This record gives sequence, C-alpha cells and structure tokens, in this order.
Amino acid sequence: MVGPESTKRPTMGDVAKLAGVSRKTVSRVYNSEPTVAEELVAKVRIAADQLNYKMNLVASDLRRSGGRPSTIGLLIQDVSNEFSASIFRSVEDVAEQFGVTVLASNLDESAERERELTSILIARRVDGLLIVPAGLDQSYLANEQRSGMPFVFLDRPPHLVLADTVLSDNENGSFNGVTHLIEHGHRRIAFIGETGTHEPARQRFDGYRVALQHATIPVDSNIIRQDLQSETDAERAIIEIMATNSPPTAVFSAHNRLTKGVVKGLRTMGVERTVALVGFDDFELAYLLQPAVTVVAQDPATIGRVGAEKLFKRIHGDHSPVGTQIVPTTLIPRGSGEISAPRRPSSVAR
Amino acid sequence: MVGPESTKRPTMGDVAKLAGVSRKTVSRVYNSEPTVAEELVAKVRIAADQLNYKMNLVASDLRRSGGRPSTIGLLIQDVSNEFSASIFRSVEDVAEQFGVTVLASNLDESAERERELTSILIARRVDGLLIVPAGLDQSYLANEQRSGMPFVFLDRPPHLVLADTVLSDNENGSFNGVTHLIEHGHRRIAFIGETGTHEPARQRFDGYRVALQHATIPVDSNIIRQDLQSETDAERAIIEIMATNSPPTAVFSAHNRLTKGVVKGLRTMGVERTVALVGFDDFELAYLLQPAVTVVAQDPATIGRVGAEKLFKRIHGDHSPVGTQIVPTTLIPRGSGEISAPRRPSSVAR
DNA sequence: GTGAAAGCGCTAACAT
DNA sequence: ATGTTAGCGCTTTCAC
Repeated sequence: MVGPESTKRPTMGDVAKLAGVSRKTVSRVYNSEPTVAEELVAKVRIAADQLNYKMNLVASDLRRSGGRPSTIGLLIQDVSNEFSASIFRSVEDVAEQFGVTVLASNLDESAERERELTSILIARRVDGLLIVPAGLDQSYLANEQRSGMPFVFLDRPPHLVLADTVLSDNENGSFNGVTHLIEHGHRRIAFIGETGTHEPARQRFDGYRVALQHATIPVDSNIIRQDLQSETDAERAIIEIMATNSPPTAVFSAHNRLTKGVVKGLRTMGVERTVALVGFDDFELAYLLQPAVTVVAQDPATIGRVGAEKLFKRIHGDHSPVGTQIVPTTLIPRGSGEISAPRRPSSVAR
Repeated sequence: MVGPESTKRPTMGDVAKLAGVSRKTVSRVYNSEPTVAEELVAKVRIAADQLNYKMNLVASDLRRSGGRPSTIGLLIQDVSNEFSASIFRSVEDVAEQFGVTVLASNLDESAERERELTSILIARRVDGLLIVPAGLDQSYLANEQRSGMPFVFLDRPPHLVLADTVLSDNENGSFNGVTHLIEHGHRRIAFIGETGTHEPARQRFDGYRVALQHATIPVDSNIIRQDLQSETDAERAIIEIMATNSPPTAVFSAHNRLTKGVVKGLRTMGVERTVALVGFDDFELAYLLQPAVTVVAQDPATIGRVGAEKLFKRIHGDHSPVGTQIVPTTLIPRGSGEISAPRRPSSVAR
C-alpha cells in the first residue's frame, strides 16, 4: 500500500507535476489530440495510472461549453412499456456513436413532470433534448430554443412551439387495422381508446372513423370508448360493451396497454375466438396468446433512431427548416384479427 | 420582441447586475438559503425571469464538489426486460426524493461495457453508483472505493471487491419452485438455464439440485441445459429434451426470457397442458397464457428501492460495515405449475 | 443579512 | 510540439 487512505482526488495539475509537463499537455493527452510526442503521452499515462487519476468531465464540460456535445436528455413516458424501452435503447445506440451520455427520465403522462424535468435537464446544460411530451403546451420551450438549444419531439407533436418531430403513421395504421377487420366481414367494430387529447390518440380514432366511413358503416358511440387509462379500465369497458343488446363482432384497441385488458375481457366473456381483435402497437407475447393478437405494429426503434440522428444534426449546426418525419406502421396478422364476422342473413356487400 | 435573437446564455452575474445585488445573493436565492430579505428575493426573481435565466448546475456542481449530491449512476442489463425496467423505476423514485438525477445505461451482459460506463460515470463525478454487474471481476473499483465513491450492487454480488449488495433469494426461490413441482408428483424435471457463471444462475441451479436431492431424485444431465441465451435457444432446447426417450414430465426454467421460449416449445410439441412448468422471475402476460404460467416472482422494485436507499445512506456518510440484503421471492401458482405428473405404476412415495 | 475575493478543474486563446 | 494566461459560472470563505 502506497497512497493515502481516502484523500482528495488527484487533478490534472497533480498528474502534470508528476509527469513533469504542463496541465495543457495532460489535457491534450486526455482529449487524444494528435500533437503530443509519444514520449510525453507515455509519461502522462504512467503518472495518471500511478495517481489513479480520472479526469473530471464536469469541469471539462464547464470550460468547453459550446464545443463537442457531451450529454443529451430523453424524456419518455414509462420504460416499463416496451414502446418507451425501445425508444430508449435506440437513442442510446445513436448517442453512443457520438460519445454522448443520455439522461433519461419517465414522465408518466404528467405535464408537470415534463416541465420540471425539462428545466432540470436545461440546468444541466444538456446539448439537446428528445421529448415524448405529456402536456399539450410546449410554449415554455420557446425561450430555450431561441438560446440555441435543439429539441426533437418523438411520437407526439409539440404544441405552441415549432420543432422537429418524428411520428408514427397513426391515422393510416389505424385505418389499415380497422379496414382489415372490415375485410373480414365485420360491420360492427368497437373502439377502445385511451384518455388524452394528444395527437396520436386523436389520429387513431380518426383512422377508425374514416375506415368506417369508407365502408359506409355508421359510427356508433355505444361501442366507442375514449376515456380509458389502465388495462383494467379496458377490461371492464369491453365487458360492458359486449353485454349490450347489439354487441360488436370485432374490436379495435388503440393502445397496447388497453389491448391486454381487452384480451382479458374477451377471455372472461368466453368470446375470444368469436370476436375479432386488432390492437394498435405491438407487445411482447402477443404471438403467444390464443388466439395470437393481430396488431398494427409501430416501429419505436426507428422513431428513436431517426429522432436522435436529427437531434445530433441540429447540435452540429444544421439550420434547415423544421420538419416532421412519419414512420410507417405494419399490420401483423396473427389470428385474432382474422376471425370472420358471423354470417348474417342480409348485408354483406359485393 | 425585446431580447437579442440568439445570444449567449445569461449568467448569475447578469442577473445580479440587473437586480442590483451581488452574485452571491442571487446564488443564495437559488439555493433557497433563508438569510435573504424577501425584497431582494423578489428583485432577483424578476430579473431572472426577465433574462430567462436558468442556473447552470454543471458549474454549481463543480465548485460545490463535496456538498449535496446531485447525480447517481445506474447500470442495468437491459431496460427492455421488465426486471431491469422495474429496477430503473424504483431507483428513479428514490433518487427523486433526494432531488438527484439518475444516469442510467444498459450493459447487455458485456463486461467491457461495464468498465467503460463505470469509467464515464466516475468521470462525470456521480455521487454514487448502482450496478447490476455483467462481469466477474470488479476489482477495478477498489481504487474508486478508496477515494470515497460508494457502490451498491444489485441482483448479483461483486467479485474481488467488497460492497453493499442487494440480491434475490435465488436459491430458496428456485428450491421452492422445484419442490412445488415435486409436490405435484413430478420426479423427472428438466432444468432450462442461461449461460453465465454469475451467482444468480448458479444459485438457481443449486436450488434445483438441492430440491431434487431432498426428494432423493437423481440429477440427470440429459434433461439439464445451462448454456442458453435467447428465447429461441430455450425453445429449441426444450423441444430437443422432450423428443428424447425418457422426456421430463415437468420443466423448471431459470430466467423469464427463457421461460417464454419454453412456453413456445411446449406449445409446438402440443404438450403445454400435460407437461408442468415453473419459471423463475415473473413476466408480463404470464397470467394470460394458457395455461397461465406459474412463476417464482422476484421483487425488482424492492431490490431497486433498497439498493438506492442504501446508496444514499452511504453518500450521506454511513460508515457501517458492508452488508448484503436478501429480498425474498414469491411462488405464484397460475396453472402451469400445478399440472400433476401422470400416474405411474410404481414409485410415488408415501 | 450582504458582498468581495479567491478558487473548483478544466480548456480556449494565445504565445513560444 | 509545448507552455502560459485567463476565465468558464458558480460557491466558498471571510469580511462587513
């Protein structure tokens, strides 16, 4: 044992002294600047090892301020949902390529948390921010934008402020999912949707509505719910709907959390093999359920990657006009969505 | 529009000047120190608002160094797995109570990433680190520990270094799960385990072994696999095992990822209702599968919470001896684990 | 209760 | 190719 037991951390100055060079030289070595003699590099390395030196990136950041980016922030809704987790992973991948650290936090659909965490991340001087917004007013970001901090919105567009955005093709996805059910003969299709007035929720409902209209099917509010939060909510809702006089022959669920509840509810009613189901947004094990659940899959990995790449372009000085990218969805037939409507005496066009 | 279009961020000095006070007074306001006249507080607030000032926590951290903690690091394996996601959430909750930011990253079972990310987080001067280690040698942390940085290990104990640790009761959990199968008459029980020599994997196997020994059942390596990584690996493995001359009547799977593969494999063989299955570690929708999957549930939320709480105690100067906490597991019978063994002419003790 | 001066650990800008 | 000086934005220390 040589060193002192629990003393102050060594600084760049300590390393410089021991190596017999200037602090700046040590700095150059740590930033891999090419203009240092190999001999000195070695000396520095040895001295640093001996002192167990780790450079202080906080101090480095402070002085550099404006140079190479070091951190980006990521605000998602809830890592426990595979959609958010997947975004996190893909953002992390991109950030890593740039040698940048990600600060990620969950918002849990709270507009208040959105503001708080944004503020904290700005105070930490992240070099940019990726946000899946919880609230409906992002005007509080305008000042920051003017100060040059780049923001990219994922999954949901910003409101009252302009910024790059990457969205799922919600309306078309929804339209395709519902149309898929119609093609299997269904004309009475329930809609199970989440609370919330954010764009994706609205667009998914619009996709549903338009698909029905295309097929000249009336929209019946008796089999439409747009006020659901939890899996349990959805379970109860579908049970109620199925218990009415004229129950639907198919269900379109607009969120993966709700889809799980619908599966449970249909199961409880014993109609999971007769009532068709298509869910928006894929989920793990959907293919292992019986019947396996047909979904309109989003592509969260692409949403995260595209968003992160755009953010880094902005950080590196891209001043092109703000834009929105749409990531397509994919219908994955697995069984539940291919259950045909029961034959009915009349109707069935063609 | 008043302010300049995209100028430098205002500093504390700018606010001080505009408010007609000293920088220190602004600092006091921002740190909610009680010894500032209300009048001055108001002046500062107004000036800050006008300039759209956000204090720079990076600079604050630098000078403060040693004061109130501001950041902790969290290294988990993969947020996409509900076990990791749940740890992340509970750590975040605790950290928030202390007003501390969490820096979380995924290791993907890479010992190399473990070292890299540890190094980055130390360079960022986090105030403490929570680690689900990927590698089997954490001796590289010894120097850091000596410098006073606290570490707490989650889910897996550290090697070649001493630190606080929070673990699942792997061996007992596994023992209970396997015993549960034995109680349902099974004497031929396959073991599906993951690659990796880390403690939990070993202990889960030990629990299996000991349970068999208690029941005087021989351990048969023909129905034991400990080299599996993916869901697909597990699926293939169980299909192979079931296809042998004397297939097992029950399966114990030691990891939730593998359990999903086993379910798939049993399904493929059409034996999901005759071969019993108990999985270690719960997973979403386990209860919606048919039959629903009996599991030995871990409690990742508690692991994360307890670990984070211990870390904050250490950060705040707790110098008690290093210790290990064991978080109990819970057997959740759902159906797949309660399938009885087929009657056999002889055997069946009692 | 408030302020002035010094300094946290590093890097930019300029020498040399 | 290396060193010097100044200063990033804040907080500590100590004076008033």
